[in-house]
Amino acid sequence: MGHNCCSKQKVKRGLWSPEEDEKLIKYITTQGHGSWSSVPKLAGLQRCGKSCRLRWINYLRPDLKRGSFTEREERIIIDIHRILGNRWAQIAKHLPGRTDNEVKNFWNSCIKKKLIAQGIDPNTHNLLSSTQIINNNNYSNNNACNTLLPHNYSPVFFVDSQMKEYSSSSSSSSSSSMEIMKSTFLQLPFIPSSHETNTMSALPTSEYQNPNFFGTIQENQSSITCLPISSSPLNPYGFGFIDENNGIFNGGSFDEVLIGAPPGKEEAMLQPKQPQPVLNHDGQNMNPSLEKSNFDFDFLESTVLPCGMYCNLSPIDQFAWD
DNA sequence: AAAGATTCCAACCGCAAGTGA
DNA sequence: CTCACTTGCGGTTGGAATCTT
Repeated sequence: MGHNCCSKQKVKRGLWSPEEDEKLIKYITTQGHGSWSSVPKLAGLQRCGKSCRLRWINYLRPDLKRGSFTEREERIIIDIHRILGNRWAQIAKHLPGRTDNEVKNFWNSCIKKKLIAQGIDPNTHNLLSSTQIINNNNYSNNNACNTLLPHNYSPVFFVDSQMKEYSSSSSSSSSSSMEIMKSTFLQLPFIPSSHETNTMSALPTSEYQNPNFFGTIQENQSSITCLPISSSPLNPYGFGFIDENNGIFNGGSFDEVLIGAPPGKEEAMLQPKQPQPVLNHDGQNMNPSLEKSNFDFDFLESTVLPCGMYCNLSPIDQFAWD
């Protein structure tokens, strides 16, 4: 059965030849694609418009980044996947020069296996039970993961107004600043923007390396209970949000997040000054010269956090912003 | 060296949402 | 509102490339 878009013409299928690529590149770079359905005819190609579009977007576009994914890209994919599930197009938007197809292929051929090898369910990002590890064909059932969760799990980390004190004076020795410095260093996994109204919680970057990630993290003599909260039906126990008005879990999916206080209240957005730390699998800073306390943040109103940036988040017991 | 098994990814398919007549 | 058409997305797959026996 042929495609709806090209059932009349005789169209070529399968791999593209260099000559076809050349024709498509020449046409789009000079004329733009306009309506994709008219591209093959105008470009002199025996293809359907859909095929032309796909070839251009996934392979011929000049702004594509080729080559292997970096570790940083891999980490970003995992972090965002934890939130969004298989929303490849959304994930790819956070990786300049990468396509949804490329991300999806990388996930299916590489990341998935890595996570399973680490005993992590690639669908839920929870730990697999021993039964699931032995027979991981069964792990896609979310109910099967319930047993992995603590009974009384609750939200964990939020950026709160104290961040301002911490950031505006890295040498501050005030008690609130010290308090925050004890908290775990976390990575923000995605690019937030302005329209979401939820606050954010976060889990350590090293979560998928850390078998105790549902437990307690020890750091600087302080311990922080680190528990997952709901983000989406696809990812019920992953990284996620709390609704700041009524405190319920946001069970829906989302693409973006606002860091800071709820709308109408003081809004502290932050951007890091260089350099950023590089954390190893255990969450330790790979560059010992970059102590956490030396990190300096500029707080700017309504700025966008760069993808994958690090910031120090303060654990708070409840989301009372006043 | 050769055959069989496995991996990987470019491209396909069907569906849903958007758009405009 | 319906209908036709386009665009974009995620799941799936064919077969080339690579690995294993």
